[in-house]
Amino acid sequence: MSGAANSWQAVRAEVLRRIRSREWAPGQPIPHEADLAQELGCARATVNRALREVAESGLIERRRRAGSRVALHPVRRATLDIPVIRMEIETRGEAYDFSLVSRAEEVPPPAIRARFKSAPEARLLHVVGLHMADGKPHALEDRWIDAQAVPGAGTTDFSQISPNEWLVLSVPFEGGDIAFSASVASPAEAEALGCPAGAPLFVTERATWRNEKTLTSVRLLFAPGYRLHTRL
Amino acid sequence: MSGAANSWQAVRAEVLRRIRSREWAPGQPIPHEADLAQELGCARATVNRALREVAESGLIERRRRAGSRVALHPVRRATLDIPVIRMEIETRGEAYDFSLVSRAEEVPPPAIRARFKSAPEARLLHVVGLHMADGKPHALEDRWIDAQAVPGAGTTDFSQISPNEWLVLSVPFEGGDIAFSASVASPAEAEALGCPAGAPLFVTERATWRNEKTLTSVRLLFAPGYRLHTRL
DNA sequence: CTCCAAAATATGTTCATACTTATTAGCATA
DNA sequence: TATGCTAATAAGTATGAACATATTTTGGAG
Repeated sequence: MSGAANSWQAVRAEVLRRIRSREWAPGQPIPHEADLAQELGCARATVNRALREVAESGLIERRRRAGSRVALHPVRRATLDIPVIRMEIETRGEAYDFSLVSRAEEVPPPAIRARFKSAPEARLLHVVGLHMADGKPHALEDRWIDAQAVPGAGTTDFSQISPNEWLVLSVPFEGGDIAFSASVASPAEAEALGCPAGAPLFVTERATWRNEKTLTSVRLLFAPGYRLHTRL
Repeated sequence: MSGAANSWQAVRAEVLRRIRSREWAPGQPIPHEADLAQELGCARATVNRALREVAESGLIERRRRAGSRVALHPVRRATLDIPVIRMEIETRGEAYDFSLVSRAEEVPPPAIRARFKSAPEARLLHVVGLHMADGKPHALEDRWIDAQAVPGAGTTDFSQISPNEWLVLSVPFEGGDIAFSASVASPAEAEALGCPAGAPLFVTERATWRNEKTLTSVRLLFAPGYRLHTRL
């Protein structure tokens, strides 16, 4: 027999083995927790823990009363770590620096206004800055902040600390969304990032909210060559 | 519901509240599981479950004997769903189609050979194809497969099923890595994707392995406008 | 036969308890 | 002072039992 030990990891390993070996085929139901527990010689709670982990990875689907079944179209799930930019750079052993490009209260363009659901003439704090690694441009940060909803934002000048880091440290938030895409450098962006106009830029756009209200929205343009990497 | 005072969700919510309110400040240790259990009137296992979830989200760090502490530099963790391309398109209600561009056994370029750790003269299966949504180009797939390590790959012609889907359905794998970046369309890529040369393309590069051996390596070029989106 | 309520059932959760393991701190030794 | 052993400790895990909850099945009423 394969899974002799009765740890939940061993149960998970055995479950994965059976799925990979097609002993349990895609779309088919797998034995009930109680049966598996008896077969593998452990408690149902142990099987439950193992199956919960497998379900989180997307390989099986579980429903009360209906039981568990091997997912028909396995969705791989990857977890991305999104660190504060300064940490990301310093972890690579490079020197971090941030320079503020502009900071102003402005009436946002329609796309941003829609995201904040703010009034047509309402002003938001608009901060642009450049993150640098070893003196070279790393990422251009273009951020809008609802100063009303973020206490202290209006009185921070962001020349000593990037809004990226200040917000992470100061503003508790409940949720957010993030999108990744590709763009080409406009002349102005190329100038700031020190790359040719038309160069491919990796873009992340993020919004974070609390109490149904958007607190801040940011667009990060990464200098050419940037790669976001993870295991799965 | 998650409202029950002594549910693990309630414990998690309380823990998150204390972190957000700075009652537990970044870098500081939080009470032991046993103490929290007593204070919140639940079992230690319940607290353990809650803290494990919070730790997975990156907000606290846990170490045996040392206890748990609020993370000093909170790393946001986002989970990305990476579906089979056909499913992704059909879920949006669009018609999926795949067309094979080329399929051949070739000696791979050095970058690919390094990834497969294959011998200098060794040949790999090279498959290029185009995924389409509602008749329009969606993504260009450029894939290398170790036909020796993937049974059946050599005899599948991939004109009826994309290598993307075939591999997901047929090949059990243990792990992989994935990277996201930006690129600009070369003339050939622009031709295939029906976009102007120089257009920004979102790129994913993935490798999957089993038993320390790389099974397949793929580069997906997404047509301009593609966005990868998730909650956090 | 259709529709709705009740029973059955598999997963989900909580609990008390016991044991395991990694890590630290303190102490003794070289 | 540096090093290695040992004990203390907090998280990690396992268990059986009980109850909760969602969902399907069944069976009865109309």
